[in-house]
Amino acid sequence: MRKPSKLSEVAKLAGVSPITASRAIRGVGYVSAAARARIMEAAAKLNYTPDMLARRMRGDKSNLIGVFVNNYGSVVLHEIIRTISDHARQRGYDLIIFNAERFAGPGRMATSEMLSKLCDGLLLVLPTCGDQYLDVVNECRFPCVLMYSEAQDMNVPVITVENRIGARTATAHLLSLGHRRIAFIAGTPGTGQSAERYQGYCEALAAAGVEPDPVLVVQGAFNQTSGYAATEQLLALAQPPSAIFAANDEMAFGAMDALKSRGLSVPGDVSVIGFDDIPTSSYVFPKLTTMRPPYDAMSERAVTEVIALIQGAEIKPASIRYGMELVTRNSTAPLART
Amino acid sequence: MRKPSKLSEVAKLAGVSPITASRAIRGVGYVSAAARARIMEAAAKLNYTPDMLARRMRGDKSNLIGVFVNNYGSVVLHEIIRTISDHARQRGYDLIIFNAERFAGPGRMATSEMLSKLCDGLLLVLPTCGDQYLDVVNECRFPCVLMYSEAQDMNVPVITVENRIGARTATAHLLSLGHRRIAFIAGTPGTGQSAERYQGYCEALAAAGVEPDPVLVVQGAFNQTSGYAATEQLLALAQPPSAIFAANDEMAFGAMDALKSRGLSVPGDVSVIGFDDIPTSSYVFPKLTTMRPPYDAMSERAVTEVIALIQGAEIKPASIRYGMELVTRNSTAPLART
DNA sequence: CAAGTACCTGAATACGTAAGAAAAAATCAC
DNA sequence: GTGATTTTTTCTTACGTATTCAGGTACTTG
Repeated sequence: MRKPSKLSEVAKLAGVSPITASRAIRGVGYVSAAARARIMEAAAKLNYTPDMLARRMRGDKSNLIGVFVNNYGSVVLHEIIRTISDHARQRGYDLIIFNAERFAGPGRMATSEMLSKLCDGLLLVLPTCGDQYLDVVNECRFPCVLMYSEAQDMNVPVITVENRIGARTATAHLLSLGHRRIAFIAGTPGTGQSAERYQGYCEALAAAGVEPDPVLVVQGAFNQTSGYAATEQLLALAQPPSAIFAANDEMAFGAMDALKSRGLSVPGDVSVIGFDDIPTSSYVFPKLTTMRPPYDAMSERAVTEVIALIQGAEIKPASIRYGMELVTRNSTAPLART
Repeated sequence: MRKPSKLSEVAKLAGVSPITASRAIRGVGYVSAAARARIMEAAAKLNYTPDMLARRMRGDKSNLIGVFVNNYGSVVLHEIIRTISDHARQRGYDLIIFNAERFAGPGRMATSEMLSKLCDGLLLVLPTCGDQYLDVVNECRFPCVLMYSEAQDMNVPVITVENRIGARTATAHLLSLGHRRIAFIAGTPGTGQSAERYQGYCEALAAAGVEPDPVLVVQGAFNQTSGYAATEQLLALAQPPSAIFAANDEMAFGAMDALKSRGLSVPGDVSVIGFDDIPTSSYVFPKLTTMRPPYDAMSERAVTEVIALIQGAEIKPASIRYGMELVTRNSTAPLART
């Protein structure tokens, strides 16, 4: 049980050449019944398992899809990865998840190079990511699919949500409730996701004829604490907002915390809407109104795309965008007439 | 940019042998300044990166720690993996996460064999797992650390929480609030975690002189829907409980849902306590009282242990158990006098 | 019986890297 | 100028597997 036994040992014990043993174990090609029996017995006795590394080095398939993420801290990833995992498994692939905020050399991503050596294909899930990886992805001669990114002009399929339209829907929801002073808590600067959501917010205001007020737009960083800080900033204004649109749910939680700690009621005094519909959102109090991406459908599509590429399909770079659903819960209410 | 270039190509371009190129790139051994310069230039020109797979096959270190989980769906894993990732990175290791509910052959775990080929060490995080993997782990001649498991007599270090004592504390908390009819929602059958928590529940009742009532112990499966179903079962009793101890937080959420949908108030009518303190627990309404493991300290210890093993330390199988902290929030209250 | 066909096996080679040994070249002491 | 050291480079070998090709045996068929 100490060292893993190799094919040649099995072969020697069975009295055949390694090649014959290889064929017997893989069940391909011609092997006599007698030889096969001896080989299988020897393999069982030696507790043999094939070395995937050696196989992979020969260029064989590993039936592994790599998932590359750059910020494991974000909770959205959990549902994304879970659904990817389900669909991959259904198609006979296992998942390897790789989290890297660290770079090996200047501008190089050795980690991903290494993943590509190991996996048949790669899914890059970079929801809160700028463009630091994108050039590497574009140069990548390897089955690659980008998810939840707003990157333009990519050489690989990009599967993402209609951030702009979703943000417009969210803002329109608040407008339809009578709100006019609507704040926007932006996400991490430099991310396309945040920029697109801000765009949608602006468009909705414009469509409703509401003059945008720059002081109502504050910077966040896609996490809860930044949502809290941003909201405190908003509440310090001479004319605070009656509604807050946070660019993701975690910041919306922070916003609700800040409001409550100031003794304000949600949605009585201030309405709050989020973006992403992470599982926690249906548990917070009040339950968070938010925009929900079709996680399952997107993951299924991503897995389908990457497997197609693995199987040699032509790389047809395309931006595949999914619409979002407004999930109306209890954190938004009509503007109170004062 | 198409195919990754290999060392021999770099060497040829620089006019030296592959071995010399190898040394220059790794910065070890004797290489003349002139040769080094030519080699580095060639490497840059060809966009060369070393093939980790080939290195690893030679038995070199990969600076990778594998994390093996068997149910990615569980939310606890998120915080566990996040803290592991942080500590690993601090020590210069990257993480590869592998989720496998699937077995390759009968009783064999090819996936983990494959991980061991790739990684320097393995962290097995099996909180809601029975003993199906344990024999494999015990036979494993490889740096291995088991986390969140109640497995006994293992040949590897086991890092887990004081499930029994924690459950006793949780139950004692409810008792101290005056509750006597305390229900227990068990976790997935066959898991040591669930068994130990049940034990602690029983011990606390016994210590308080409360006669245990078998109908108050119902089966769950460590997820929300099973908590919901279990609670409905409890509410159908002639004498329903005044407090519920769920063996993890997700089941506690299900319990609170079930109670609310029956028009019962938490904690006014029924107190609920959970176990694990996942992030959502401080957001639900009412905020969940629960038992919190020291995730960060445990992850740090696990990483330290596995790195020690990687560096050749003697394998000292030990059960390292961490105490849990009672986090009192708003889902538990004194028994209402009727 | 020669020739064709199905069945079975093994040798050579390649994947990309690096340790250890050894050889070649330069430097130095006397 | 001979031998001893130091610096630099190369050769051989190994990691574990599988593909291609070629070399067999035995059985059918005209």
